[in-house]
Amino acid sequence: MLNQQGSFEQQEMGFLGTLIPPNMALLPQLGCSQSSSLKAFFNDIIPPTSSTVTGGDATSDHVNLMISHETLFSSPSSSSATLKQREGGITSTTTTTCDIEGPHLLSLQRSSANLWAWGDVNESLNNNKRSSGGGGGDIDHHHHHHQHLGVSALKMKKIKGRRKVREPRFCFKTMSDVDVLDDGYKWRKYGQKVVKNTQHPRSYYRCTQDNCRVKKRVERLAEDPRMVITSYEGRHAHSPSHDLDQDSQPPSQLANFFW
DNA sequence: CGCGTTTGACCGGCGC
DNA sequence: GCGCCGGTCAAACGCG
Repeated sequence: MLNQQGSFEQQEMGFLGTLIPPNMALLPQLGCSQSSSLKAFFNDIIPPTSSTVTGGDATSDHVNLMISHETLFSSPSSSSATLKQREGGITSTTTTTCDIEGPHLLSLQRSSANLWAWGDVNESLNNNKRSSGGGGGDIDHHHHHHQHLGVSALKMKKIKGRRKVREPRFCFKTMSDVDVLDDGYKWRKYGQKVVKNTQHPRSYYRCTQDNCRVKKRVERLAEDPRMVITSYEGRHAHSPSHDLDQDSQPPSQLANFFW
């Protein structure tokens, strides 16, 4: 709703904070195998900020949203959701608990840093935690190892004479047997790479829609192959083409913010 | 044939 | 500058 970047950031933070807990009922399906609810989940979570970031300048029009799923199988009857927000030097943490059956999504994080590799995410979180001191240290990303990547893709945007634009990115971690979760969009695989010090390859996907350059990558976490890291870059310039079953609600434009 | 995947080549950034 | 490494290209291939 707000066009100014500073205000936009603030607005979004508040939104996430209040929205997560009610939606936790959707989360169990997120981690288990085929989750067609993935899209619905994000439709609810994504801030209704409509346009906002259009053509905004390089640094601030990109957002990371990270969802970790580590305690998926840990607590069967109740779980706590931790929302940790970070902006600049400020870190705020919100923890909520609720009761549902089945596995849960535990933490959802959003960062303004340029992160989309999971290793970078953890690294940044640690750095930030270290500098800002206190705060709830309840999210223990036990292992973070160094991976200096994720920045490279940005820089090649400026060639072709185009303005350097940072596409919005976010990634999340799920416990899943299936590598590629169904998010409602059609993807075409355009590459696969073995990453150093990992046994599982990383796959690169692009949205099949014309004039839509959204990319997606999927990989398994080296430390725990049960985990799948899904990363998105860019915003879709269209609605999900997968199916036209808009029984519940048409995905408003807010969905385009991330997808 | 149309469309998606596979897979090695290629490219650009970065560290040494 | 060279070699490593991650991201992308594209020709070959597979499948309906």
